[in-house]
Amino acid sequence: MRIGDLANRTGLTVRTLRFYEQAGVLPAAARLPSGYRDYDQTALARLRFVKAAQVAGLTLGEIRQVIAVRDSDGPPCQHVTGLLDAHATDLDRRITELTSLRADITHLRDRASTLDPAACGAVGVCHIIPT
Amino acid sequence: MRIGDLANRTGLTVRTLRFYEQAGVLPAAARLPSGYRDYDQTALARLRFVKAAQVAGLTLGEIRQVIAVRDSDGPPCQHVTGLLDAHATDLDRRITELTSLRADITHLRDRASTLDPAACGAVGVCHIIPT
DNA sequence: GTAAAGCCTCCTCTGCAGGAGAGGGTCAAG
DNA sequence: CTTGACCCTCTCCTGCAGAGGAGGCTTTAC
Repeated sequence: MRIGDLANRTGLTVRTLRFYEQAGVLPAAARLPSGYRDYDQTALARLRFVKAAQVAGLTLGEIRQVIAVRDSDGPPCQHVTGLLDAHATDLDRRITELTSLRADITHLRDRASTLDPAACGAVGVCHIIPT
Repeated sequence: MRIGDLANRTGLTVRTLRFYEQAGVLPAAARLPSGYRDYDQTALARLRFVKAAQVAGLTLGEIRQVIAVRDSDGPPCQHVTGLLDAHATDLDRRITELTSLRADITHLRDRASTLDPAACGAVGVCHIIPT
């Protein structure tokens, strides 16, 4: 299977597939005499994993690490659970931050409707944003 | 006041101040005969606004726009409320996404503790991530 | 036989907010 | 008069996940 076929079957672009190879999440394909990449079925399975791992919030760098662990130490389950836990912690922190920011914006927006634009002095640029 | 003084008073770095000038959120300072930047009090007020606007979630590009509107059309209050509303909408969407992802990770993590690493086949790289 | 589509490598660009270093001028204290 | 701290411009680098183009082969269809 050539790279265009693989792209069609996975919904990825040809460019993305070459990028994945360079990023180390897709093993270097065999080559035809012409130099064209020649993929087999394992590439499909690998790309399904990459997609699923991305949906789970893993970066390509982390996915590459998971694959490396699998290739050297066997089942990477412990590594994966560690990554999932780290992402969960990170998500909690980010959700808290964004929620707090959302509340601040609501507050500013509510207050803005009580302010008169004509009273907006130039020194602070805009009186809606309290300096 | 020279750039190092301004950095000390604002808690920003010298590099950041030069970057802000280039980014258009801090007006180009007057220069001493030596070529050194020479800031006055208005720079402090401007940087207070920039900081406050960043805390409110505005990007430097948006802050630059707000300043441009102020300089050309007068009070940028309407522009600012528009930005705040857009950010609020964007935050709502991102919070929803992250919360959903958080739930997915929790689900994967819970399921992982019921799986046996020894049963983790190589084809899908890791059976914790369902392909 | 030729034109179009597909493939190759190599390089640059995107957005965001700065950080890092090179190479050189200026100022204050001793 | 020199040393150290401060300042200048210029250019490149960071993370993330690709997108875009240039220039040149190969394969496919008519």
